[in-house]
Amino acid sequence: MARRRQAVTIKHVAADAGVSLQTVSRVINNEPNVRPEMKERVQASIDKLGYVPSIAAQRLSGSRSYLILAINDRDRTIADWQARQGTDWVDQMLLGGMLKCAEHGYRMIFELVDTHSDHVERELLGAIAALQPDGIILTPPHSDNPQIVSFLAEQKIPFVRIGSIQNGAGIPVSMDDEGSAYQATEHLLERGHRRIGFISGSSEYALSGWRVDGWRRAMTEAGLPCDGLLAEGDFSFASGVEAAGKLLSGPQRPSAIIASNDQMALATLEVARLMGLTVPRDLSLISFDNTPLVHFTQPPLTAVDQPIAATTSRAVELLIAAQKGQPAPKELTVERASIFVRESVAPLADAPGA
Amino acid sequence: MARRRQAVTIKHVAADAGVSLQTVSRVINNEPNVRPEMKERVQASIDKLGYVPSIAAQRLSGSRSYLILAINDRDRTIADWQARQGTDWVDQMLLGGMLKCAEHGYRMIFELVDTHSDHVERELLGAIAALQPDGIILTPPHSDNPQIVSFLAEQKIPFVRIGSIQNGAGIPVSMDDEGSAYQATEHLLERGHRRIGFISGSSEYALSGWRVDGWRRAMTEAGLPCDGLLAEGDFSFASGVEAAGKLLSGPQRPSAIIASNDQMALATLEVARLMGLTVPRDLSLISFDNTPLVHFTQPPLTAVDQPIAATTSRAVELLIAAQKGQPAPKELTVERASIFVRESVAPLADAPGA
DNA sequence: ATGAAAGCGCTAACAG
DNA sequence: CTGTTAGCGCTTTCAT
Repeated sequence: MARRRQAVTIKHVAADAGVSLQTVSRVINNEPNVRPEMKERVQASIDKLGYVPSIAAQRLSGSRSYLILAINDRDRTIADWQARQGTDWVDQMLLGGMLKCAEHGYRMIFELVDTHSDHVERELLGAIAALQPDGIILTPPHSDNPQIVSFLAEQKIPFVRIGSIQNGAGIPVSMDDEGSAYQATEHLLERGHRRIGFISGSSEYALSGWRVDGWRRAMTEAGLPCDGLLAEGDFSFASGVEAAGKLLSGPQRPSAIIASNDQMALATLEVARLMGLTVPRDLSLISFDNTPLVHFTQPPLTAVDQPIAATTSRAVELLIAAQKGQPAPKELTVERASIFVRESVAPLADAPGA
Repeated sequence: MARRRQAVTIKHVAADAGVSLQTVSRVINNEPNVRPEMKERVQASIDKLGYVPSIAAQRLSGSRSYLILAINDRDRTIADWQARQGTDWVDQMLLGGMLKCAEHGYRMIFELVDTHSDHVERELLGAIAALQPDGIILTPPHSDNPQIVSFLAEQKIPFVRIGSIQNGAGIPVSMDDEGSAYQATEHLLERGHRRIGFISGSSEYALSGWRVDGWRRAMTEAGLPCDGLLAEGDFSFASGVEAAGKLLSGPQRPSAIIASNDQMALATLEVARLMGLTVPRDLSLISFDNTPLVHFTQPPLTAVDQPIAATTSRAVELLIAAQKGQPAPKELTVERASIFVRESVAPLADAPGA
């Protein structure tokens, strides 16, 4: 293999501008103590020669790497990719993360890590030692994994925990799961629904619990019971079928259901259809995630939109701020979710007989 | 900012194993001239200390960076992400690319580059000089951009051009656009269709032309005329509406249409519906890309599946081989596309009156 | 088969 | 304000 070297290095620039390496370095890093005319002269040489600093060299000499590592769960991500169901979590992360990184001259590197592995730490260490990122973004279910969190804390690398509300090491950034479930429930209550079923997500994800909490709070505040209205799922279509079946075949079936993700909402739609129930006439339905498929179902689904791009963008900002030595915000950072209203919810008055 | 240093370096390992740095380096890189027992001893220290080489240091000292850069068109990619229509091109690239990279101890870095920019070269140089990747993957429409290709050739970095059939600098890897369009046309011909319309994609993409070529070849071989059966689109829904309108409102409307991507197929579906035509009874439809949405249309679309993951995986293999000094294959590398048969195609016998 | 020395491109620390 | 020196962690010579 040819030994590939940097074509233009700081040395060339220094020689061209007739200054020392250090001055060039100062200009690159926008440091003070450089006279404007000097700075201009150096910048001219940089432009002329097309010089770009090597992050390898920058990192090696103890400076920043300008790399932000975004870590996702390996199994789940690969499964989503292979299933080709249009889950666009990764795309939205890249959208929010890469653009914000680019604004600051950083780069986002996307990595997969296996949660279930007994050597998570080795995997993490591999990525960290090899890449030396300036910051790390953790996503569910990693964000609340104590093993991962404590390991990262030891490494002294700033990290954000997306989808977490726990304080502790790292900076938690929440997508307000409790609040959005509450909001979705309210949306139904306002339209006259009283028996509102809820299909929860995998208990491996802390956010699953918060969504249940939000629903329960809204129900309780409205003076309504929750008994028999909660069914457990695990985010899979199959679990959605089972959960929906349980809810819809009970003695007093709910007039509305909130599913903790789109796949389970899809399953609910299918179960309803098989039972001869028409959505939204006989059953109102709200889903979580708002992935592209909700446009194409019959009817299109009203859904809670997770602000993934905005959250990732925020995470990058927090990381870059931390890297500059600014303290993490004391308050939990929250990106509010919103409900996209489509056609799967009807007022209860429109129920059978109306 | 704290000056973060590598926790465990090659020095620590060398000291622990009681050997020279050099020997450790040889073990890491699997080089010859190390006695098995020596190798074992060093490996034991590596495992014990949890040592991982720093790519920054490796790269800086003239070795590999273990980084593969995958470059996509900025505008189009961002537009796809924002549109949230479930286009999973990026996901499939990551799926194929990241997994193959991981197999070989490489990492894939995903980058966006603006083709239309007058300083493409600066953008590319920025990424290359900063990251020093061992290989680059180009995707359409970059793959045949002479400016980009010649610039990369100068840099002496191995690169693959996905979706290209031209020889020249870099290694072309084709998804057989001509062949799959031919195949799709055949699929319809076999079912009795004679007037088969074709909606082309943006002429900015060379593959658009090849798809037209494939369709034309199949028609010609079957002794059928193509006149008035080709409509130009640009991959957008709007252009699909226009193209489908043109094809379907002519004097002799086609009994089948092939659209060069899913969005235009969706548009065709909509136009047909508005004209009172039922798919597939009155019009058969085949689309390209097979993005997730084709499952959800009414009816689900028969579609040509682009083997994006397989192609990216292959691209990574070729790059790693090139990096090892192996010559690029003399023949054009082709990953065959396949047709996913769903419900949007009917034999012509089933046409009106059947 | 192993080790020692030099240097990759850059920045931190210290001079002046 | 600017320059000099040392060294980051590793691989490449070149010895032995």
